[in-house]
Amino acid sequence: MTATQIPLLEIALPVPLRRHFDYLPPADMSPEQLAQLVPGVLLRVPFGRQQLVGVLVAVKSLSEQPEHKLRAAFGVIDEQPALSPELLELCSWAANYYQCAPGEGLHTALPALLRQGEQARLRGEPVLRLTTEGKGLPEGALKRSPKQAALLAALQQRGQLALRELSELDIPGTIAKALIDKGLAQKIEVTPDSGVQPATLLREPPLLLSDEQRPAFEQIQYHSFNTYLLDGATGSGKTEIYLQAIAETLKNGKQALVLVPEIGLTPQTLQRFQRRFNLPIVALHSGLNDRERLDAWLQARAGIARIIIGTRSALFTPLKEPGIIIIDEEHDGSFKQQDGFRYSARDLAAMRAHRLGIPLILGSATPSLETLHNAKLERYRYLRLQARAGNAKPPEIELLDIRGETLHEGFAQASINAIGDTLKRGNQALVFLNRRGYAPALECHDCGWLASCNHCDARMTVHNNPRHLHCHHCDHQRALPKRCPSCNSSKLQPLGQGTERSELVLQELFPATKVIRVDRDSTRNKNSMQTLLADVHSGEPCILVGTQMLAKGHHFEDVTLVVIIDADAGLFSTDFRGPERMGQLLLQVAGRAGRAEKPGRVLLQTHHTDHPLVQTLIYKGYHALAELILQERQLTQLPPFRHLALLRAESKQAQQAVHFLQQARQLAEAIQAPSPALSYLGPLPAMMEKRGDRFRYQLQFNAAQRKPLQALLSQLALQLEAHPLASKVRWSIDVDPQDMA
DNA sequence: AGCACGCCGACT
DNA sequence: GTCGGCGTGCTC
Repeated sequence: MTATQIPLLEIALPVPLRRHFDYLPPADMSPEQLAQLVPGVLLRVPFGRQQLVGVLVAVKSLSEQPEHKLRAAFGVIDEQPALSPELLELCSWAANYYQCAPGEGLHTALPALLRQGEQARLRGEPVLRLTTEGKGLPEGALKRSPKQAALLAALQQRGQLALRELSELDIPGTIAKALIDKGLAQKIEVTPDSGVQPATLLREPPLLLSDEQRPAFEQIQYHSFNTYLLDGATGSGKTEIYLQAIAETLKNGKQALVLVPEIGLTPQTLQRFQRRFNLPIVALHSGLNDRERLDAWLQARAGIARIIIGTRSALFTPLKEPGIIIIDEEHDGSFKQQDGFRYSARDLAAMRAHRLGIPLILGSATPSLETLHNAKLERYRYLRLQARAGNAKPPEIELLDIRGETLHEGFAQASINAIGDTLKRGNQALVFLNRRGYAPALECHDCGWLASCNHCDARMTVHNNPRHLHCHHCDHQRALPKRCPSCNSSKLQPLGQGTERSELVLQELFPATKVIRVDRDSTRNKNSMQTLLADVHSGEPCILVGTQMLAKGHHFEDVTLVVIIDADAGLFSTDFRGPERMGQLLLQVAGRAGRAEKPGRVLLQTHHTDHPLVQTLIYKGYHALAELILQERQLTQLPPFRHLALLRAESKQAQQAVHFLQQARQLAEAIQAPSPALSYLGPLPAMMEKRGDRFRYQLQFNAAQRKPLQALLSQLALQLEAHPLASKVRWSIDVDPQDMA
């Protein structure tokens, strides 16, 4: 225990330890400067033998630590706090709720460069302006070099041009340099100023809302917190409502934050916003480098950027004048982080919007069951769009019973015929298959041996190009054996269908047609997705084969046929969310067909035409399916009726992980005896027990209320951190897990 | 998480 | 003889 006259600094550090660290102030700091220190300020501190950047969370005079342990911080990086009280509180709350170390929670809200100790200075934009001499030049000067004259004229007309604009206008830098060398222009850095509203907010007029869109749009209130579920099929005009709600927000002088799924931030999406608005838009996508990311962050914080579009982590973008948060495709799994700080950006968005007193719009054609449940309980306002805009009929899904049928490399004859018909009419076909590679297994025809991974409990996938066996779980690769290692037979055959195989088959069946495969392997290189899709958007007849990459974020105007090769996997998945995901994915894929004036057709190959989930989805639609699954969830005591958390542990020695979880369960039961309100299950092996040479187990917590679960987990986590086995196994807590794997 | 210390195997 | 393997322990 230490009590001091001078203030002590309580600091959160980016280490996986569930506590803060106390420091003495930097030696060179005056009492006046010290008095200025506020939470959110970043400091450089000594930590063991290393130097770290930490976030000040409090200034106090009493420490739990003995005096001799306290060291002085090296110094303040910036007196201006990097994190506002709003974000500081949001992150602390989230770290607490999702059971991650406070420092790790806070540091996810900071751009990498700030975490490394860079100052948060807004970079000015390099701009070209005329000098007095340049301004004085008469019209029609510089006759001998028309390009320079054109640039001069543009500058005289517009006052200044950003270098960025020059490249957009295809003016080479040499022309600008010529003007600078002649003393007519100069390059200066200007800090963009915020708050200047252009005369016209909109670059293009908004679309006229339909009779169905209008009442939904009019329910949104902009000056108070509310969560709205905007539920509408593909093509029902959700995006137009987003755009008009954003326009309303901008009109009020506020900023809009838009979150999209990981693969949803396509140039198409971004262009739609840029075409509409005449205000600075910032996109936080994976292509940005650290500096660009920091610039975007700073522009949002300064209020220069008025619309911020990004994936999951963009939720933590600081906003000067927050006005609305929109989450598109709210059911998408990528809003939940799957490692480290396992937060749900969708759920945290509700928290952030609530604290800010602003609206949150959750949009989806296939809302998650959690969200539907909340809408039913009237925690959310339910805005429902039924029809497709522009009178396009929603595609009907036709079931194709393949029981007993001999398939041609996975394809039913009816599917092949339908693809042929589609191509003959000059249209495009899309084949959906959620398995990359050539075939999901390699089997010996004589003895039944299957190629499995040495490091995981999994079959190895056969890849054709390049030819090898590949484990999709640990990335282990090896050569394709020539003979069966078990019986030495040479009759080894690939089993099942992957995208590579389908691509080859289709190319053989339709040699005159372009077959385009889109999956993680074919889009590995930067821009390869754009290149591949350019062909599709040209409108030429072609066949698209792909995994769920195809289903998300892309629109294919000329696709009139969708064939779903294997819908059965989701039906019998071990994960209780399997059927929900299957429904969402099938509808999303189906939604790729039949846009605008071209009617679409969707064929679903299945062995289970009578399965109640399939029947419900096809003949009664997603909402009936959701209702059915919800009833089941209520009976089986699963979310959204109960709250789950997982304590996972993995280790090279199986018993160590199991033992750790057994001890954890004992500790947990000592804190909170099992009861119907809070029950324990496990330790149980994970769905794939061995993965990457580690044995994985989990302990499940199932609670009626969030509060007691959270209280238990907080206490348990602290005890586990001190447990001797904790350093021998890899363990983590997942609150509201998305995948039970 | 890093980072150092520490105690055992195959290499110049 | 040493370079380096990763077990263990600690960080205000």
